[in-house]
Amino acid sequence: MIREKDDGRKRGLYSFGSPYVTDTVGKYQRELALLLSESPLRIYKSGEILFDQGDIGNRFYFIKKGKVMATMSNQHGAVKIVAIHASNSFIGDTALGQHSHYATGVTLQESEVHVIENSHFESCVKRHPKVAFLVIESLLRKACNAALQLEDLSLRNAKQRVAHVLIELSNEIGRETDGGVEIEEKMTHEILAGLTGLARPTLTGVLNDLERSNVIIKKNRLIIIIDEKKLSHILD
DNA sequence: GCATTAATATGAT
DNA sequence: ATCATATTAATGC
Repeated sequence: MIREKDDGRKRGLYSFGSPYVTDTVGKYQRELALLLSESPLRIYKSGEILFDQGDIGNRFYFIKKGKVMATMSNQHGAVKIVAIHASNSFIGDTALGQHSHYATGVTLQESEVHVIENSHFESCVKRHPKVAFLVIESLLRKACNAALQLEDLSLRNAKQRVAHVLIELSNEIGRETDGGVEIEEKMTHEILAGLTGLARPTLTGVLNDLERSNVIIKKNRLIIIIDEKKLSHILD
């Protein structure tokens, strides 16, 4: 079986993005200001729903402060977390046009969110075409996130999924310390299980296993990666 | 190998 | 003290 490409890079380690999204604005700060100028800011309490899976979207959202997750669930109450969006990212934008939302948007904490009407977005783009690129950037992130998770869910086992999400999190919100790379957000096992599509006890078991083999250290709800090599090795 | 369920333990407020 | 979260064990697919 072919494991490496001609240039030696590993397969399956495409690394644009993570299910934890911190910022997709980048160089489009001016365009963001134009888009938000007529988009009211709303405060949502923790656990509030911005939009529901299946609803037709007439508006999308920009998270100024706080956290909003996208979840998919079935009739039996099983829940998959598609992504967690932090400050400076859009959510609900995949329903632009006449499409319905493929996920539900729920706040994880009290959040300040700009509500952007699709009609406003369209007229804004007509006046300032570059505004489209701002949103395209966000949509790209979602496309890549979906592809990465497709790979995880179809091709990887529990341990590999956990290793992968830890690598993604360390790329997105990791901080180098003397002890290793610390993931700078507290994550409950429930959230990590939701992100990896695993049952919570399974997730707990894998994390404990990784700690026993000196790959990570757990501190209340923080995770420090002390052996990045071993962690990425789990994926090959 | 992993999900589900339940029982128990630990931690946060 | 109470509620949320984490761990561990038992069982089944």
